[in-house]
Amino acid sequence: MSIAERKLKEKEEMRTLILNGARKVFLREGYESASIRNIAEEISYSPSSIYFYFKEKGEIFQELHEEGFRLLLGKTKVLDQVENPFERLKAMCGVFIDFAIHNKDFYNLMFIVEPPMKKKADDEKNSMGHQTLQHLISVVKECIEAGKFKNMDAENLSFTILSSLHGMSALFCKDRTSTFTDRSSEQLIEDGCQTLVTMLERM
Amino acid sequence: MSIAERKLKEKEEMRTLILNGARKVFLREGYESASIRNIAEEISYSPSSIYFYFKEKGEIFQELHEEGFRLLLGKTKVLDQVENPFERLKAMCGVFIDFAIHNKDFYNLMFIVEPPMKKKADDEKNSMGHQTLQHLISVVKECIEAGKFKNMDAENLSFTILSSLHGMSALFCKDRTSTFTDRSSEQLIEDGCQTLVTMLERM
DNA sequence: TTGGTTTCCGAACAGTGTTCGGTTATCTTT
DNA sequence: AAAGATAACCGAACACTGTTCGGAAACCAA
Repeated sequence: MSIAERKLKEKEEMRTLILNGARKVFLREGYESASIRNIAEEISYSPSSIYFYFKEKGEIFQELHEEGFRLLLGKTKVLDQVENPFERLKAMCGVFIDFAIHNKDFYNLMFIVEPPMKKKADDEKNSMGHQTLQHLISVVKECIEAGKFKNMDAENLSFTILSSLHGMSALFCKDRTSTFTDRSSEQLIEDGCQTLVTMLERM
Repeated sequence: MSIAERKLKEKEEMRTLILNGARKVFLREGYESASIRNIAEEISYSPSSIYFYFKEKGEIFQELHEEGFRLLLGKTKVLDQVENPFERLKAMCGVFIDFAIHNKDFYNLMFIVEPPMKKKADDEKNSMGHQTLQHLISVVKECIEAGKFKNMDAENLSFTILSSLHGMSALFCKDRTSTFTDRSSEQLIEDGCQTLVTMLERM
């Protein structure tokens, strides 16, 4: 099975070659503006060759989508060492905002852009996005068990927290923060995150 | 000047005719998928005729963008009657979420889609979006003057509140709420809004 | 009626995602 | 090693997009 294995490996290598080129173009141009022809040129292959390895543009997108979530999940998983759940939660908020600030383009791809994904509800449950969320909910639950957030529903609170973080990040990524003040976008969003944390502390 | 006036009026009528067709197509298909040719067909004109009244696709978008904000601003302005500023703020949160739920497509156009707007910072200050925001900030300021939200910066808090509302609405509009629970999206977002209000009350 | 604008349309340009037929190159079997 | 089968790749094409341009109508002033 050595030959078949090598073949499979080569096919996998070609896929990652395409994905590397695609990542460059996607993050540079955004989802809509990035074209298959651009990606093909980036890796010096013909456009139609890409279709030998990916069914459609959306499939390439999905892979990068997952990659982004793996990146984020990795950064939040580090915080598992923090034993106080509320401290961990606060740190996670910071990590999330930091991720959005420093990976603007990835954030766009992960949370804002919506390509025509065919198989939606199917593997939604197993996706990285779902895992990330579940991780947040579990931390909030820990907080509640530790006596924090009295009389509040864990899922509701998780949704509200994540929404808040996402809202700030989304406004940041789309440069919609200029209407606020003369502060820099980075400053504004970090102050916003701090305000959210303050609110959570007072609960 | 009667003839020139009539001419001007006719031109204006043609613009609104286009805008009406465009609204239909934009809200049905979304910004990217809506094409000039579709809009042209909707109103039985040739695609190039549209370019006689609008410089580009983005300009048509901008008009609808403004229209959406006028709609939202109208709904929040009604609440000026509520004299208690904190009650007014809470009601505004509800109105905002309700607007997002019942005007999903408009919300998309107003807050999420970003077309290639050429003249950005220019009239940003005068736009409806800016007005809506200023309205929110002023209400928060009133709350602070009335003794609520001690030791908090009005702009920071406004940004955080709006971000939270926007985050929920954005997730709702992009159907990203399914990963949460088995509740309906509407239920989830309304519970989320209620949670936010509870948090504000406890401040 | 003539001449000049204003309004409109058809055709075209350059770009997009995607498909298809054919051409290489590689591997399997004889 | 030769012949056939399969895999990998590419060029051309299809149907679509936003936008531009030249010319044809329609309208209006003289």
